[in-house]
Amino acid sequence: MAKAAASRPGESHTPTMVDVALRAGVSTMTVSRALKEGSRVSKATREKIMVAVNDLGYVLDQSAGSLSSRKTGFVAAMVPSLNNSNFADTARGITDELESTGLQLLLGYTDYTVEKEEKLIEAMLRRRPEGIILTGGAHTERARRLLKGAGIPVVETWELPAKPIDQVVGFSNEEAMGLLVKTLARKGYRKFGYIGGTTSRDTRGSQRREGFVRAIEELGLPTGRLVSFGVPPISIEQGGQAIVSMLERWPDTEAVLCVSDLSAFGALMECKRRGLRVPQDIAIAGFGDYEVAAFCHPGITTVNVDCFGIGRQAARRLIQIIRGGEKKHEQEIILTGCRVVEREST
Amino acid sequence: MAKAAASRPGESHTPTMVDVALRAGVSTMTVSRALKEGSRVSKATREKIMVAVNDLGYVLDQSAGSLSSRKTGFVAAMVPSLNNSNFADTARGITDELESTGLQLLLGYTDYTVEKEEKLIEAMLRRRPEGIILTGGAHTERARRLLKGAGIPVVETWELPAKPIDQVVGFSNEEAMGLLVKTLARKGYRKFGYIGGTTSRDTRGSQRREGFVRAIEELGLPTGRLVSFGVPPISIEQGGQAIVSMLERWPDTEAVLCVSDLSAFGALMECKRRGLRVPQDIAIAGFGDYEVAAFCHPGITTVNVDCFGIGRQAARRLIQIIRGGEKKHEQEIILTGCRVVEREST
DNA sequence: GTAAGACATGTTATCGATACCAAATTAACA
DNA sequence: TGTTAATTTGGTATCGATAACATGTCTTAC
Repeated sequence: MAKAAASRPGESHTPTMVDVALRAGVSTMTVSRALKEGSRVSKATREKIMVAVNDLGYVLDQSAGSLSSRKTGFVAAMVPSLNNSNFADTARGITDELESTGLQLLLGYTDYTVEKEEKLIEAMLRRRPEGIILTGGAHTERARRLLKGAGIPVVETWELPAKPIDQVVGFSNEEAMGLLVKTLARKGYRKFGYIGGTTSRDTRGSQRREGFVRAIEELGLPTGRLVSFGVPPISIEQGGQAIVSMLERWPDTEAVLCVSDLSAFGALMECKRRGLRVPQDIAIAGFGDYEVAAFCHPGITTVNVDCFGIGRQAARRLIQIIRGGEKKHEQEIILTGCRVVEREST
Repeated sequence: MAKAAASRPGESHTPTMVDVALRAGVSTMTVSRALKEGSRVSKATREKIMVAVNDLGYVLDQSAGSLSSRKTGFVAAMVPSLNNSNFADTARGITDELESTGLQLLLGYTDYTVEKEEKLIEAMLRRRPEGIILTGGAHTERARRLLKGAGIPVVETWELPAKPIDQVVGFSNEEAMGLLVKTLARKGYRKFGYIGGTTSRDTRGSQRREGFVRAIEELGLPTGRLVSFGVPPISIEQGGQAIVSMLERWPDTEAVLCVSDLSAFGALMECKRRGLRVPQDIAIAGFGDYEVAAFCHPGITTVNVDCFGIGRQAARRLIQIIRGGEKKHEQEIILTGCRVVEREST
């Protein structure tokens, strides 16, 4: 009690719980309880404490709190890029779902590399998150070890990894792209081209490409019309460049599918610039259902992915495990929907 | 020493520094030093410790560390929306700049409302960030109080607030839009229309609108052609709707300026859909220099803003103050550049 | 009227690291 | 070789909160 961190006059120090307790004439424990909802503190006491809190401008120090309660209230999430509205939507889904729970998001971006992801994971684990959400299933060996060792639930999203670490919330990029091929084949297109890299940096992109190749083979259509471009992030510009080389090498291509709406849009605009009519001269489709695909002219046929839902569900599953206190939780694989959206570009 | 949190066999607990110290045969203090670069520990000892760290899969607990060092290593930043590539670029600028310093970003989005911003600020302050970056100069009274009380440097970005809290990194949205008007007026356009809301939620948008109105008046051009749309976030779709009502009410409008490239793009596509030629029948310009503006057809004239640079400089200024240990730092107002980019749409 | 339970509050001992200072070891130099 | 300076290491207290347990007060029921 002699402790009394009470401010020596003149010295401005950020108030602690002791200051509040002193001012309200109660113990710090009571202050702690008053500030945590769901604890029983008498109405009168709580009011007294709140007055003191406001007078002092006290703000709870969660770093300290989480040390003793052994709960940090953090959830970590990693996306390849912030600057991609698909992943931004996922991040938003996560935040929205966490908000009500009082959990806070530690967001990082990996720049599409597993090396940066590994570093990020390590940095985040130092903050002792209660759960972690990753994009995709490609990680370094060390990252896997770190995650296992952390003893917290892990959710991989946006894909269906062959060897999941723990929880999964995603869909098959391969199947989704296959579905798009089949939808367009049904409309009569036969000579399909594909635009999108093979780089290991964008595993979802590679999976889509595989899905394309497989579907083409299954349907017995002409194969081999593949154009790839540089490293992620996928840009509109790359799409424009890629369609040029596609048309140079295979001028009779009837329909071009792109790894992303962004490249599809770039391709579309380049076609317009060259006076090609879409879809009469060439059909174009994308992936991801970005806003630009819906409102450009002509609208771009694409695959809609429930980006926001992926975030929500990933967070929800984490919360279940964290708050449910399942000691040894079961692995669960949650499939999120995706569907072809046909527009004027095909 | 009897403390020895050393694991009872069979029980798996996340290892602490004590475990590492025991295993390496040194004190925790030495382990602490070995893990912090720039501390003097003999090469042999450090190696011994690193072996122990790897064997145990130990990861430093920064929550605990920051409690005793009174440095959390956090910087908080708030943007209106994650799903906007301008702000995403700013966030990236911040992260990139922080990375080398070992500071970690706590990122939140306010959904363009000061109320949500206030809540977020409070939540973030509980984590005791060492500095905080905000978008814009509009905040609730309580938010201002909280920030003052926190005793940490604050940077407001993307605007030049009339009453800055502390540091500022931004530009005049009003002037920037005025510049755009003047550039187009010089090309001969006379009947200007403006698309963009007046809502208090998007203060930058309102400032741009004011800049438009003022410039039109200064030039003695026909006034009053203003169309606003719903609440932020600004979308492509809104732009398409807005141009429709613009053309209905003022069919002879020669050039339409939009609060953002997104609405400009929506407007442009709607014009194409209706068979209007841009810029012959109507000219369109935007703001922000999004990728879509550069690569759509026709390219959209716009104002380029150094989004990434805003983030970098805001973070850099914070680091200066935090690491420099300036007790009472001076206010500094850093102007970031912006410039008109003329393309085919005007 | 009293025992038993419900509720409100206080006490004490941590949580896992680092600051600060003291002790021990090694290197440096006359 | 002896003495001082430089470098490495260790011990202890503490950061600011909360868990767990103890205590005290007030109901309620018989």
